[in-house]
Amino acid sequence: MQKLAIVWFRRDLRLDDNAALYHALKKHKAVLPLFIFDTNILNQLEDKYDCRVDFIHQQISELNNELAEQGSGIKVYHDTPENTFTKLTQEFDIEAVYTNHDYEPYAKERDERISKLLNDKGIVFNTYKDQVIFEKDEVLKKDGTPYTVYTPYMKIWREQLNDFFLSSYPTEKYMGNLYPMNSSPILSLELLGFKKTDVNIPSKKAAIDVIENYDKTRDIPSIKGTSRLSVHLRFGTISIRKLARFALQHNQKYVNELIWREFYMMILWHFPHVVKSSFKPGYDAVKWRDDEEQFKRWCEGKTGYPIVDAGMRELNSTGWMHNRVRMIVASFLVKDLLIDWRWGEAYFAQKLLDFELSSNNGGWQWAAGTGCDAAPYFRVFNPYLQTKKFDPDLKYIKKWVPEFEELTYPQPIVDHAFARDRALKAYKIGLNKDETKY
DNA sequence: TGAAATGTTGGGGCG
DNA sequence: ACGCCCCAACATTTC
Repeated sequence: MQKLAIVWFRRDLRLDDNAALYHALKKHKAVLPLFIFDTNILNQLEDKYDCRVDFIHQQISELNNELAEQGSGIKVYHDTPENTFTKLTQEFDIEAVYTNHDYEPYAKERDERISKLLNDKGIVFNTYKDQVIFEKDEVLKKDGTPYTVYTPYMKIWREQLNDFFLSSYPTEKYMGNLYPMNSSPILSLELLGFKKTDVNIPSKKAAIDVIENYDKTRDIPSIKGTSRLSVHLRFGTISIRKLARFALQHNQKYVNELIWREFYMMILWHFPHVVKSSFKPGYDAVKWRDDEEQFKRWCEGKTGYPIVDAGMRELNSTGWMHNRVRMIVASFLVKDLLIDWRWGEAYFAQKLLDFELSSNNGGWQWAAGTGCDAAPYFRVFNPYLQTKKFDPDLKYIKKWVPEFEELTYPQPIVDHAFARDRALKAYKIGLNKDETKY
């Protein structure tokens, strides 16, 4: 049997500056790239038009083409990771498996299982940090415990930063060690049980110009003032080290956003309970109204609040929403409609191309006031003031809700002043801060 | 990475 | 010229 090492791609879908790929290529003479369309995950997806699956499929196909230029390719499976590795160990004499760290609860557990499966067969499972500059336990308080407040975390993150953490892995030097394969197309999307979507993949080149002015343009949803690199960071189609180097030279506000990303990943690792419940336990006592009809109207962008509806419609038709508007619609769902933040989180998870568990959860808990270092519960966005500040000429609203001034446009689903008052009361009661009881 | 309520200040109208 | 009131503009506090 052919001796080889495997590089298992997951959310690092690039050849350039890839830690696991670099270490494998440097040490082994025959390195086989692998991707698994994990049926544990795919079988849970009900909609067969899934922009994320489409995106991943396109990127794997692209990787396969790039590898073909090196006389190799990527081996693609549609199965569980367990079955895949069992089959691979029967087909090849595997010396080692290389992969990059993945910090989500499912991934953590999956990698433990695969590590054990491989170790039982005498195969080493080597894993590396790749998708962050500092991972889960590299930025800690002096007493060794994780930060739960962003600002001190950010300061230490910056203090600890040096060229060592920012330098790229020169994979291109060792491409000769790829396992030789005849080029062939990867499994089709249809064979995976999915359909082609009109997924819009943001340009990485366009981000370069945006980042330079990010601090000035980021809050205006009618212009392309944000980098739109989130999906590339999510699936590793861009290197965080290269991006951080660029950002550090051009825009500190943008660097802070990259640090927020790592902050939330670190939080998810250390406090996995946030997936199911509030970071601050007390907030689970807030009594949500959970009106299904109103939730549906929020989802569809029919609340009668133009800025909220514009955001939801942008999300529904493009799989993306401007960050400022994400905060506005989140505040509206949680505070004005008093609907459980998890409902909104789940809806975003289903719709966003750039969906990232840690950031999505962190963002929603922030908006709901339930998270670590979150907005205080009494901070309620006023949709009209937000519009005045960030979409004064209504350009964004007109793009997504052109009928907003017509009779066909719905009346506001709830009066904001009334809703604000109701939210403050509900939070107070939930948090036992109701002074009327004395 | 709020907004509303409340407090303070100071210019101008006016008796 | 003076005091009084009004109220915008800004600051602070509160939710």
